[in-house]
Amino acid sequence: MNVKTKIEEILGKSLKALDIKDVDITLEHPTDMSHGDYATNVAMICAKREGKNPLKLAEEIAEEIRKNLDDDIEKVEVAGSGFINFYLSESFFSKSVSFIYYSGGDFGKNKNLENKRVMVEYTDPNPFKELHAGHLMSNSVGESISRLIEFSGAEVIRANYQGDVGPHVAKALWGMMKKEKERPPENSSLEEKISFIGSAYVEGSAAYEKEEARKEIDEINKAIYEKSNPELMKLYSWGREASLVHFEEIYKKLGTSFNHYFFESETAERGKKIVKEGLKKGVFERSEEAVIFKGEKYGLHTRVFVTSLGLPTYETKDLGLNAYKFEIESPNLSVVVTGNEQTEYFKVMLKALSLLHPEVAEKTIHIGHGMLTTPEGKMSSRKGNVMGGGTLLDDAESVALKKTKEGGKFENEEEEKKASETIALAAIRFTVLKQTPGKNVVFDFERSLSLEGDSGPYLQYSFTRAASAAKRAEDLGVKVDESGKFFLNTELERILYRFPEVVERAQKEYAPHYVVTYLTSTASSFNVFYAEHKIADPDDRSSGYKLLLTKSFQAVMKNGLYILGIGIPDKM
RNA sequence: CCUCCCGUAGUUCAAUGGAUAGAACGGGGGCCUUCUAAGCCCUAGAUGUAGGUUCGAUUCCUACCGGGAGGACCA
Repeated sequence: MNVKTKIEEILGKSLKALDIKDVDITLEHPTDMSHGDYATNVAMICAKREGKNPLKLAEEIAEEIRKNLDDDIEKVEVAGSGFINFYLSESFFSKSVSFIYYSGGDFGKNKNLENKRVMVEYTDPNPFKELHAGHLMSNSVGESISRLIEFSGAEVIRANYQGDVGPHVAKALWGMMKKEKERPPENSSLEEKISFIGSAYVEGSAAYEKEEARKEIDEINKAIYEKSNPELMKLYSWGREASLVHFEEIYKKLGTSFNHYFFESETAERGKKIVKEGLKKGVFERSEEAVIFKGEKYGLHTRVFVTSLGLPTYETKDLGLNAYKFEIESPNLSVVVTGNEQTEYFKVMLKALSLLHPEVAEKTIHIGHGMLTTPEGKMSSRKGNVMGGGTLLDDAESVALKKTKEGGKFENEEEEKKASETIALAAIRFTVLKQTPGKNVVFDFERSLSLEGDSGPYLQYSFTRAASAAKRAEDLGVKVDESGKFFLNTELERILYRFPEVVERAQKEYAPHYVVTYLTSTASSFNVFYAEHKIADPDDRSSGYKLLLTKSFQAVMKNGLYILGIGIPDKM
């Protein structure tokens, strides 16, 4: 049993003994460690109801608690305006450090979702459009949420939904046909092909806005759904293939791999079937030749599911997709990660789905991550001012490589490059994951690629230092010592055991930033410890304990960084 | 016009209704003959405005101001 549960039980028992009922027990870590390791505010909450002075009541509760203490708790004190503070004992901390060392890669895991299957959909780029920096956000958030769910014992099915039909494709194809002469030949590089498709999309998109080609593009759109024009389909296949290969290259760099790729071309028919069913049941209605869902009945807004031309919109395809997921995998939970510009939309779609397939809708949740904005404002692929995902990765890599070269830790250039890639990805992932999900991320290139201060590289560097010190100690013959005799009373020793609590909370709230915040302060604690104590010192009797502590720190860091999708370079 | 999200140091972000609102960058000042200075230590600096609920509000409620997103044939 973990110490938090233990304290909760003791507290519950004490309250019962004093005949205080119906209180939610909240245990928190005081911001300031001098106030103890856990604190509760029950006395302040109950004081009025019990007709007592909060301080006096706190003292009464504390007195009752003291009757039930065990070795893990050093003392219980009343402080402030009525907080009851718990101070954990040296023996607890010593034990926890050893426990972490032995748990290794399992430390931080829990069984909250044991035997469950969870599908997580994320990244979702669209063929014929560039995979931009925003998709990197979706990928970072989705991958981290997936790993948090895995840490809770569930099996995760990673899904990626790619829009290979629809107006955006028609716009790109229209542009490609216009510029057919400029189309790069088959033997040209992938970059050239992607760049050609990208500029064709921008052109088609602009033409559509000005109405000059609207009709042509609408026809192309329809023709793609119907696969009616073989010449067009040839061009379509060419572009689709190039896009997908390009995406795959990026996924590889990101270290994510998907179990399922869904395409809009395969969800449209399923969706139309559901809409048809909904029309019969009165969930949908016809209006001006289109099929719509009146969201106003439920405090939402109206959306079009089938256009007046008879084409399914994203709404319909999404109905099909979400139902399809349950058909093929029957997960216990389906999580969809997208930008929060889709949050309101998703509510409408899900409401409609809940009226037809409640069993699917109930198990489907949407997580909206913030939008990526530059200091100048939102990026838009229609305006052609987006930051490409691949470009962003490359730029980050060159910054990291420069720094790595300056460090001169590597002799082999290939290893140097590999480490730089790991560091660059860490910088990006950290920037995206450090803040509360749902809030926009202002992407300042200089700052995000900075490798100093609170950053991904800072975490990696702390780990690397620890590894190097541990190796040095072992080379000098120091052996791990878990006698528990050398407690140093550092912040590091007091913070490591909290990791599983952080993981649990981050998973429950789908909020990886708790892990980021925790790892940052843990790394900071380690760096302070590192500055004040020499780890590799065979003449010091406590060296074995310091080695143990260092290794426990590494275990926490390694597991935490894994959850964030951040790898660890060999050297920095 | 309507709906949703967000306003915290100069900047980018934290803070399950609690204790002295935490970090980082940037500014100022220190620390490498000792395990990696991508580090550590010291220092200055913030809750948009006005009310309300509460023993206690950055957090909850109301209004206003400011920013973002969405709002019938886009995704």
